[in-house]
Order: sequence, then C-alpha cells, then structure tokens
Amino acid sequence: MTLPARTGRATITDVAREAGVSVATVSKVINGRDGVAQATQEHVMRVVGELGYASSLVATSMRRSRTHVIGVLVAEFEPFSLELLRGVSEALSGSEYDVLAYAGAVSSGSHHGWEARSLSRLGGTLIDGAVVVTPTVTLPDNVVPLVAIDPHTGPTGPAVVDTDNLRGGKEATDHLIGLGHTRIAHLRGRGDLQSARLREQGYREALADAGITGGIVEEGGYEPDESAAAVGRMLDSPERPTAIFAANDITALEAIRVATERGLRVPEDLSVIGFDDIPAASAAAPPLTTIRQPLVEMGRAAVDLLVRMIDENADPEHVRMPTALVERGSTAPPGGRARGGRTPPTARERPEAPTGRGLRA
Amino acid sequence: MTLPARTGRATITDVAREAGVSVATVSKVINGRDGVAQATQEHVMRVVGELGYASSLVATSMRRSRTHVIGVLVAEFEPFSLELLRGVSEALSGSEYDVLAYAGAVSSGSHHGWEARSLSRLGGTLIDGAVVVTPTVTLPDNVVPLVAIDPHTGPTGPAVVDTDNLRGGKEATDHLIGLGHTRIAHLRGRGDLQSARLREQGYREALADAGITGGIVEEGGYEPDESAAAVGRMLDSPERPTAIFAANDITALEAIRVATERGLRVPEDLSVIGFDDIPAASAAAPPLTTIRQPLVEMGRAAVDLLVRMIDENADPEHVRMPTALVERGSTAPPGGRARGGRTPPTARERPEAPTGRGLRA
DNA sequence: CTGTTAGCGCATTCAG
DNA sequence: CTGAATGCGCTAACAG
Repeated sequence: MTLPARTGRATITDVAREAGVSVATVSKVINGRDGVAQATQEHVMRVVGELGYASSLVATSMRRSRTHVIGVLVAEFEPFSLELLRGVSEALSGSEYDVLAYAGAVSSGSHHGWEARSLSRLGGTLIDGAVVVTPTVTLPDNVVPLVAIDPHTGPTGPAVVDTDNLRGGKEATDHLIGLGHTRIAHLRGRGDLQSARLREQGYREALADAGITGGIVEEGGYEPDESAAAVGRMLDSPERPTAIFAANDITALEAIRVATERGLRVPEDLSVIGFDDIPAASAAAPPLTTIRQPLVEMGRAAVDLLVRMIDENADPEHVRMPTALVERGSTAPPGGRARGGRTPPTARERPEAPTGRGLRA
Repeated sequence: MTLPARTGRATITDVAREAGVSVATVSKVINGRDGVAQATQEHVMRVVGELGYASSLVATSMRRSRTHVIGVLVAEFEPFSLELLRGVSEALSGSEYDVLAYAGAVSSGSHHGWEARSLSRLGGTLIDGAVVVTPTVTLPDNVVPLVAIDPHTGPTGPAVVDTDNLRGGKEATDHLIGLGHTRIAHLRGRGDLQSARLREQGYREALADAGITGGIVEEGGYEPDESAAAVGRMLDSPERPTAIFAANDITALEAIRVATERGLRVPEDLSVIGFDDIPAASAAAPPLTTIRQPLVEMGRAAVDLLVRMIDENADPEHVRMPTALVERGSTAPPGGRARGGRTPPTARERPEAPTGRGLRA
C-alpha cells in the first residue's frame, strides 16, 4: 500500500518493488511459468490486483513473438469496413484473440500506401496477423500472416476473401433488363480498382446478352461528389436513361438524391440499383434495391482463415463469396407501370433481412 | 540492394546498414529533425523507400510521449459502438490523429474490468488519449487523457459524453401513453447500469404523471436471450400489456420476434418501442419506433473534447446530448385502431433519417 | 554534421 | 526457486 507508481499506470517494476521480489519473478507469475513458490505466486497476484497492473501490450510485443491480437487494417471506418468488423468481432468472440482495428489513412491525407505503412507500423510486433480491407496495392506478405478482403488489384496476394463482382454486375443489370428497361446507365467505380472494372464488365456482358447496344457509362469513382456530377450529366442527356446501376450503395444513394432534387420520382421515373447492401441501403427512402455482399460473413471468413494460418500454419486460400440480389423499392418497370408481382426469372431474390443477423452475438 | 532484412519488416537498423549511416541519423531524417546534410537526407529517404520501411508504432511509442494515435476502447464491436466509431473516424478525418479501436473483452470471456485492463495495456505508451465506450467501472484517469461515452456508473469521471436517459425513458413512455395505451410494460436493462436505471425511472415517472398505476417491469438485461424469456412471461400474463418499452433496440427487436412467433401482430396487437436507434432498427419489419441517441454525433463530440484535452490541455467537460423520438411502424394505438394522423402532443417527432448522415464523409 | 550512449517496459537466458 | 543481466526498435541527449 505504498506508492502506486509515481506516474500513470503501474509497471512490472512497481509490482516487483511493492511485492519485494524481482521483476523476473513477477513476469513468471503473470505468464504462468512454473518455478515460482506457491506463496510467492499468491502474494504477487495480490499486489497485481491492488495496483491494477496489466502488462503493457507495447513492451510485451517487443519481446515476444505472439501477442494474441489480430489487426484489422482499414483506410477509414466507413460503413463497408464497419460491417466487416462486425463479422471479425463475432468470429473472434470467445477465442483467444483480441481485435485491434486500425484506420491508417485518417490522418495523413495521403491515402496512398496506407496498407503497407500500417502493416509495417503494427506488424511484426503488435499483431499476430492482419486482415487488410480493400488494399489497392500489392502487400508484403512476409511481415505477418495476412488475409486481404476485396483487394482492388485482383487475387494477387496469397490469401483473399472477395465476392464475385462480375456476376454481381451482371445480376444487377439483368434485374433492370428483366423489368423492361433498355436505356440503362452505369455509374462506375474507380477505374483503377479491379472490383469496379469487374462490375462494369458484368454490366456490359448483360447488355450484350440481351442484345442491347449503346450502354451509357459515367465515372462515379465510388465517391458521392463525383457521382453527383456524373448523375447530373446522365439526366441532362437527350437520351436520358430510365435506370441506373451504380457501382456501390453510397453512390446509388447519391444518384437517388440528385434525381429527387430534379423532380424525378424513384422508382417511377428512374430506377436505381446499388452494390454492397450497407445498412443505410435498407433505411433509405425509397429503400435501395441492391446487390448484397455478405460483409459480416466475409469478415468472419477472413479471420477464420487467418487464425488457421497463424495457429495451424494452414495454407492461404482464396475464398469467393456469392452475391445476391436484394429487391427493395428503388427499382420498377420503366414509366412507373405497376410492379407486376414478381421479378422475371433472370433475377433472383433473397428475402432475408440484410442487417438482421449477428444481433444475437 | 542487399538483403532487405532477414525476417519480415525492415527495421531502422536495416536502413542504417543499407545506407551506410548510423541509426541515429536515420531516426533524425525520418522525424524531420534538422542537423543532417541534404545529400545524406536524400540518400536515406531513398533507402527507406526501397526497403519499404515505416517506423514501428510499438518501438516509437516506447521512447516517445506522443504517438498521434487515439484509442477507442470498446468491449466488443457491436452496432452501438460501431456507430460511435463512425463519428470518431469522421471527426478525426484530416486531423493529425489516427484511430486505433481495441475490443478488449473479445477474448477472455471475463468481461469484467476490460476497461481498466485495455487502458493499462494501451495507455501511457501506445495512445495519446482514449475514448472508452460504456465503461462499467470507475476508470483511472491518471494513465492518459480520457473521455467516457455513456458510462454505466453515472457521470463520475471527469469527462463524459452521454444522453439524457431519464428524459428519453419518459419520452418513450409518453409516446405510448399518448397513443392511448395504459397497460404498458417495461423491459429493463441490466440493473447495475446507470443508463438502464434512468430509463426505468423515466418510465415510472411518466406513468405516475399520467395517473397510471401498476407498471409491469421485467428484466431484459440488454440481452436477447434473457429478453426473449422476459417477453414470454409478459405475454403469458393475464394482464397482458398492449405496449412494451424496451430498454434498447436489440431487446426491442427481440420482443417483436417473440410476439410475432406467438401470432401477435405488431403494432396492431402489441406496440413496441426501443432505445438507441441502431441501423437495424429502421431495417426491421416493422421498422422500429425508438428513442434515438445521436451515436455518430456522440462519437464526434467525444473526440473533439479529447483532442482539446490533449492539445490544449482543456478542462474535462460533461456533454449531454439530447434524445429524440423517432416514430416508425412498431407503435400504434391499442387494439390496432387507425393511426389517426399525428401523434398526440406529449410525444415529439424528428423525421430525419437516422443513418443518413455521415455518408458523404 | 554524424556517431555513440543510455534507456523506455518487459521476457528471457543464465547464474546464484 | 529467485535475481541480475541482456536486448527488442527506437529516440534523445551528448560527444566527436
């Protein structure tokens, strides 16, 4: 009951001094190493409790190889990565691993290379392995076991979890075609991203298969502002589209906003379909029809794989998750004709609630 | 171009060796200290680029006081803390701080004391300050600047961001009373939590003010499973309530599920109102009427305060955010009578979309 | 201008 | 069974 350390937290030295033993002994007790007398053990543990001591992750990880912490590296915490984080957290719940999520591009506006930098800053010491969300560059896989989710450069890395973007793009376009649309525009994502290119390719293939020529493509860049301008151009054009397939939900919602501002009704005057199924999609007005990526499940799959790689030295795999059309209120036949019961056979429907699962975790 | 370090990432020593200078020089260059020849600087930077070196957060933080990283400590990543994280990330975007979110109760099923343990593990070295989400214990405030969000023990700590739980509980109950309900049950949260007690107190006060006696209270513990049982008991009772005020959205959704399973229609046979307004609330069927806590804004307010405490040595404050009734489809007059236009004057309505904001960030 | 020295808090040999 | 010494990667004095 003397001084509980001069500043801030108690260190192992404080515990040792307080307990009247050496730091080495305290370390052994903490880590359950044997070779310490029963009485000493109990005494040390009591002091640990009194001082509220917990070993510093920092110091520990510098001396040790394993920290039992798994890192999730994201550019920033936006809806997409947050959903993945849910899955990661669920999968690790009750396991021996803690989760540390790091947003590496929040400061330093230079978004470039945040993946490698974050990895180098945390890897090797702080974390036993990492899940990297949507990396745009090839990652050094020698730092620490690694799983990439939805990498923008295609399945280059050894371990990857992604969805079938080509098929999803096709699915979205088929849905619109099935409703009777022929003037279908595509608001594409950043051209340098593999996922965006595949979604666009799916769009083109679907049009071609349906014998529709003259697609309309504008660059949305996965960004609200850029998309707003692009949607404006689409709606101003003489051949105004009756439907828009946006490369992700964020830009789809932006498209709805712009259209509504111009007095167009969604879906009567303009159908909009997105991609991802983030939580905001179902909460929008009208609720957004979209191609669902099973984000929570993807997060779970990624850590499952990662933990196997760490614990059992398992081989890296490439996991591809299926997409699914989620039909809501933002799409309808052109001209606002009656919905007409069900969707044509080209499009499938999954009625399940998108954000429903995981609540019980 | 010799060996880029034997294992994993390159260290400052590797860079020094490769560049033919001392580690101290490299350190100076990295940190922009002056006192290094222009030529040497450029040479070192080139080697840094070649080796893909980035300083280890761990080692740096052990020697330095500031890391420019802000920690967000949560028990686990569930919808509530994830929304807060959105606000934190938005507020810090473009600032000089990065965000590190740590889930401290994921492993070690012992949820007890995760706050202090996480703080001790990260604090003092790894992070410059921390936002602790929903702590159940009093925190040591001498480790690092600290802001608590929605602490369960009341505003004990020096810096706190929370909402007016008493008023919110009253608001929820008033809404049901205004609709004409008199047999109103409350599914309360964990009794040891201040927020839960305040919501219950608001419920009781509202009933008393309306001259309604004989409240029905069951323990839901903020937990789905426990709540399901409690709701079952309520619905089995001879004096079956016509409305339920659940202490949070998770348990409110559970209440709807249980009621539906028993063949009751919501809201015709049973009205349900929740608390929080998590994303799943608006996506539910029927969409959940609830008391909104402005989670994203709370996260933002918390870091704003924290950064001022770190940078400007500002005094800790207690920030209380307002709650707001969000009327959706899960409440109606008893017996399923027509909705009747608007809500009676006791209840107010905020039509804004709950998950809409922040999308542009 | 640059290199050397001394720790930060901890876990790990290796001697007592 | 316990304690003193060593070093993880890095930065901050201080020497050269």
